[in-house]
Amino acid sequence: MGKCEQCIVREFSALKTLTKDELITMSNCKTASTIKKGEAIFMEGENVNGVFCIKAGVCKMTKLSANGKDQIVKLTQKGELLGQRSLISDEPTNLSAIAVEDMEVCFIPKSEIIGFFNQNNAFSMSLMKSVCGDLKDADDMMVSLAQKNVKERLAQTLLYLEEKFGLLEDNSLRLQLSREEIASIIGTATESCIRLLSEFKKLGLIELQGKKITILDKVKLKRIVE
Amino acid sequence: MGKCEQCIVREFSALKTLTKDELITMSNCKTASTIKKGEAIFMEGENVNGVFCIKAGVCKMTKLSANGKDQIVKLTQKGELLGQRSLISDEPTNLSAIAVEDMEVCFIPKSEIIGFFNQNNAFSMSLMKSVCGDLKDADDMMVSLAQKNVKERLAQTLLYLEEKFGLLEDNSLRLQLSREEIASIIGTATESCIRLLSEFKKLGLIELQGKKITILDKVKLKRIVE
DNA sequence: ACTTTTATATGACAATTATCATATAATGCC
DNA sequence: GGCATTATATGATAATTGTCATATAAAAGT
Repeated sequence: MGKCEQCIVREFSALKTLTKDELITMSNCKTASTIKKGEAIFMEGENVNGVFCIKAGVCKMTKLSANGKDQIVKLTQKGELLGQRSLISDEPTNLSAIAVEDMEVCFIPKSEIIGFFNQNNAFSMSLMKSVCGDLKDADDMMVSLAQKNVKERLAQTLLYLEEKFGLLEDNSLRLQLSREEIASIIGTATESCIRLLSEFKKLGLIELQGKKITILDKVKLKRIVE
Repeated sequence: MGKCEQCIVREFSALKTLTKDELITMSNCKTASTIKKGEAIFMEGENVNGVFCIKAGVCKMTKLSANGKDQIVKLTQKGELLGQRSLISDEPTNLSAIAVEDMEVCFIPKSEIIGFFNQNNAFSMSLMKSVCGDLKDADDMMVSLAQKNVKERLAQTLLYLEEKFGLLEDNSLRLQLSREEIASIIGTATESCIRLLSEFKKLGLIELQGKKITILDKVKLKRIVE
């Protein structure tokens, strides 16, 4: 099994502040696993009892609404940790984590993380900063959902997907989501999402080929977002 | 000036985990002040350089949207701390804090809080739990904004205002907000908010007298929220 | 390869929500 | 107390968005 000391992925999360000794301890208690696209890492309401460190792949953090639809609250990728909030709050998780690509993750038990939190100030501060970053993103998202219309939010989301996940060699968005998933980020009906994508295509802002989306005019998209 | 050791308000925040000595230290460096209704404690983009502990009154945490409207992201009251997130992230604050009632607050400098964070594990854990609670609330809010319609969100907000801030002797909501402020919580136009309040009144769900709102039928309101 | 299922696309229409106009009530100010 | 300003209320209308129906394309299973 891979060793945490040699895993570059940890550099992207609070785990970067762990000492060599702590990394070795962690290596000995972690569990690596593979998650296929569409499978859940954990479901809303479960007790997670640790955190997952994403080594590869992307997952969606969703929450079930009263109307039966899932809302995507966050997309998480390589290097990020899952389940920090519920671990700290000592509660069942409030979100489901579902792979949108094949993933490799490592599970680190709660006792370990709490130990690091109490003995390593750099780690606790770094973990805290990560949660604070999530909170800031959530604030921004709330304002968008409350004040922007669907067209503006779609344009914003396309730009966000490019910024966070980058492009393939053919310049299309690297992360390929279904229309339903895109709709579930911006909080609209799938049909409305499809319709607006078609409109953006007609306006020459994007190109569509199956799940592939290519941004053609970033400037105009930004102008739509305002 | 009042002493933190004797201030009951601290029992409602992470400050409850401070030792007697730490409280005395804090007492000596804090600054108390009074904020009139409508005044800002701090504005989005400012460097706050500490946290505010609310001794009395309620404030709204708002964020300016691109369309020029303010979105209320959170209502904060007695016992809660303001500015924790930006202090930890070491960034200018992303929200404005504006009094919706006359307030009394105490300012505690950043250096003090960071000191407690590093020397007192119970405090750092408690502060972390508080931010995690905010994040969970933000997730819930996002799902509501994305998946519920305005009527459902208004019903939910009225029930929330009763739950968090309670009632006056005459059974009306203790926290009196303007129609514009309520609209700015649920993310809609002021006119739409007013219209739906009138509708709720016609349906016998609430009673309106100026800014006073009295919930008459909690069961039906809950049914609207789903 | 063919069938079944699911995803994407689009039309038609209904429901929701925003905007603008205007009226009235409430509040603050000299 | 009277005037100015602001908040609340409601109508009329337009814009946005959701829902249902249906068609086609793509993917998955046998």
